[in-house]
Amino acid sequence: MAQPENSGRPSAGSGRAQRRATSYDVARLAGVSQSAVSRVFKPGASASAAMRRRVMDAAEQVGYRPNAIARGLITQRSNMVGVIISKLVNLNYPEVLVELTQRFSSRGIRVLLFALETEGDTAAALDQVLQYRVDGVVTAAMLSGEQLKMFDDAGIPVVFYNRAPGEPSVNAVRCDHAEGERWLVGELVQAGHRRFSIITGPEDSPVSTERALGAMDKLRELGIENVAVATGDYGYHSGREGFASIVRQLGEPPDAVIAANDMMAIGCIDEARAVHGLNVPGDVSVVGFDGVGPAAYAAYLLTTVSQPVARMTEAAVSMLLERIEDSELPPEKRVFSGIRIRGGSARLTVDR
Amino acid sequence: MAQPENSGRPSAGSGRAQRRATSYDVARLAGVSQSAVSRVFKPGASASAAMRRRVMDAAEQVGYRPNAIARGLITQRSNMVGVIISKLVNLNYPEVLVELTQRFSSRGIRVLLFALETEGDTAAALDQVLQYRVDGVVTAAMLSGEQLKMFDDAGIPVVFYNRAPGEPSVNAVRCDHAEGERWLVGELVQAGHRRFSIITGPEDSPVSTERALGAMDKLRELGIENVAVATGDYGYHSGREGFASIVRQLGEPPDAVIAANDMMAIGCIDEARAVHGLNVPGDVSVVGFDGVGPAAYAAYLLTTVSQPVARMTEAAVSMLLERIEDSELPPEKRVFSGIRIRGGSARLTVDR
DNA sequence: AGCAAGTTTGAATTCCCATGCAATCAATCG
DNA sequence: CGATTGATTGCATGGGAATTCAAACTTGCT
Repeated sequence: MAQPENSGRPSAGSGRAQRRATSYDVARLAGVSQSAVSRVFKPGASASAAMRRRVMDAAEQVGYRPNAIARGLITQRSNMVGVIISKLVNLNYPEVLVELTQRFSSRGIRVLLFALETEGDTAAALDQVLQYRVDGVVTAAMLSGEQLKMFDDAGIPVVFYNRAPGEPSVNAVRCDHAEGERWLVGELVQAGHRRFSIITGPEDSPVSTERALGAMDKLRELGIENVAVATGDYGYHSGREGFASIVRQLGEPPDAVIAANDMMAIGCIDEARAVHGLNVPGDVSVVGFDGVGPAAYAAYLLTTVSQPVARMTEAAVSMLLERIEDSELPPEKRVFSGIRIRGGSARLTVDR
Repeated sequence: MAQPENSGRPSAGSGRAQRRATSYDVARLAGVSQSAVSRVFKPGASASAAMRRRVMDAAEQVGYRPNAIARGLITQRSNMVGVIISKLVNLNYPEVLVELTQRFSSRGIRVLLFALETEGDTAAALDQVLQYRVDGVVTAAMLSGEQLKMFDDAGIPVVFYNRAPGEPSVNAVRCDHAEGERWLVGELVQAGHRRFSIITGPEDSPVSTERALGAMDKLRELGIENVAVATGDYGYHSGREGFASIVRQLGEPPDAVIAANDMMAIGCIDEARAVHGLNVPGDVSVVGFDGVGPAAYAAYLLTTVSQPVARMTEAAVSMLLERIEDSELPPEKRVFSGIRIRGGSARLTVDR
């Protein structure tokens, strides 16, 4: 295959930005109309085999690729979806983002990523999301009613990922955090734990709130009051500090610590062992939530509830794509039960 | 502010996709030309204060936002960059992706994310990257010379992140893995370790190769031969299996294990402690690489080399943006030394 | 007041592709 | 063989914003 350095346009050697070949260039080279080129590149459009071949040859020669931007303009479909995450979400769950991206990708949809510093600064990002005319949005950050309305007005479907606002009329995929916590508490109580403590996540995290409420509810149901509470930030260190704070509050170690996520549970275990010389689960039981990688490390083997990430991301992707196809679909919430993991970080009764 | 339900276009209540307001709509409403609207939304363009106000008012009324797609078509700038990662990269280093995104974002650039299943299946993804007319690319996956040429031909600058191909004429940001390994080995040898073993990463990982070679080199320099080698996949479990395999090979535990990353080092420690009843670092020293979160957990406290992610991502972003602005800039490589962390997972001499 | 110089503004054009419509062509049938 | 049907193909248009050019308008100064 010789260098096509004769084809009018110089084939810039290196670095020099040259004009990219357009469908007109290909058409001229192939001796057909521009529409023909467009049709050849549109799957399912009518074009003869001969036509197809000529166009493809010409396209190959000049390295033609349809311009997705121009196509988006005319079709009113960018084939991009916005994915909004916060730093927190990603660190706790790096695979969520990759899974979402791969699943969208395998369906011909590209992901435009928006990473919020905090849950708060959504405004600027949303403006961008709207400017880029994404076909839909998956958000793992909270949106205000007003912001939600902006998307609604623009006809852009939104799916919340583990973040369901009050309004009933939204699409959401989430893990049943409350249910998971209730199970954890039930197991702990059944195994005889009585002095409970909780390390919550950040105050403004809806997930943390749901988990804490779920645990508290179940505790109350089982007649357990006086629960020591510490507030954390989902990070390892706040798990350690949380445990220290609880011991201070109680004047002695608790029977059980319910950490709002695995990372804090791990911090908690390290603190109990390294600083307080306690045996986990002999002296104190610790449970977490999420099922992150380190939860399964031999040093921790957390008793926890794991989020079924694969199924949840798949649900989010298909929910969103359905609603892009058919904007009339009614809102839907899909709630997944967590996977119950009876690890070694908590003393549980043996029978299931 | 009353509902503008009189403004001709019905303000679709909910769900119904309506036509988004265009610059023409705003122009008509404000009684000015479309060009005026365009200018008002372009920072630094000439427009009188009065004009500006009228246009902004009208824009607000109809919820106008410039269409980034259309803008991209005419300006030949999408203001999007492609970021290519593989599943592996992201899981080891979730913050890389978020940091890149935030840094681009703060400079008005959006990130189009491409997640490769393996390092291999780049072809399809690259096609998409080119179709979307991104202004530049950061890749944490390997590209073939041919693929690189495609970007070059298209005038799209590429920055490799921790992945530098043989060709000298590429832009790259990377951590000096070899140097880091040499330091680790040096420390271990100085502290008296003699029977060494290595757990490498996947065969096809250039980073793993560089680390392994760096370590081997230094070992040889210091007169140490007969190094037991196990091949891992960067995952926790392969760290465990790696250690088991090494013990099998040697018939006894090694003095030191050099794991190609932290995750495997952690697996290695767990295996040594839990299965072989060894004391780390008393019986065996383990070192890793990367400086991931769990490396600092009290149960491990890895001796490792931490990648300066913040500086590296910043370097990648600014290198890429510079080259988008000025395509004449010569290729550049920026190599960062890792941060040396003398943790408790290895027995080291005390003096520095 | 008169004019040069600078600033705003609008009309027209451009970016690249998809698609409705009409024209053309090939194939089928009576 | 002519007419009908169906598949291809090309023409022309449109999608939304940026930008060039020239016209209109300000401003400052003599």
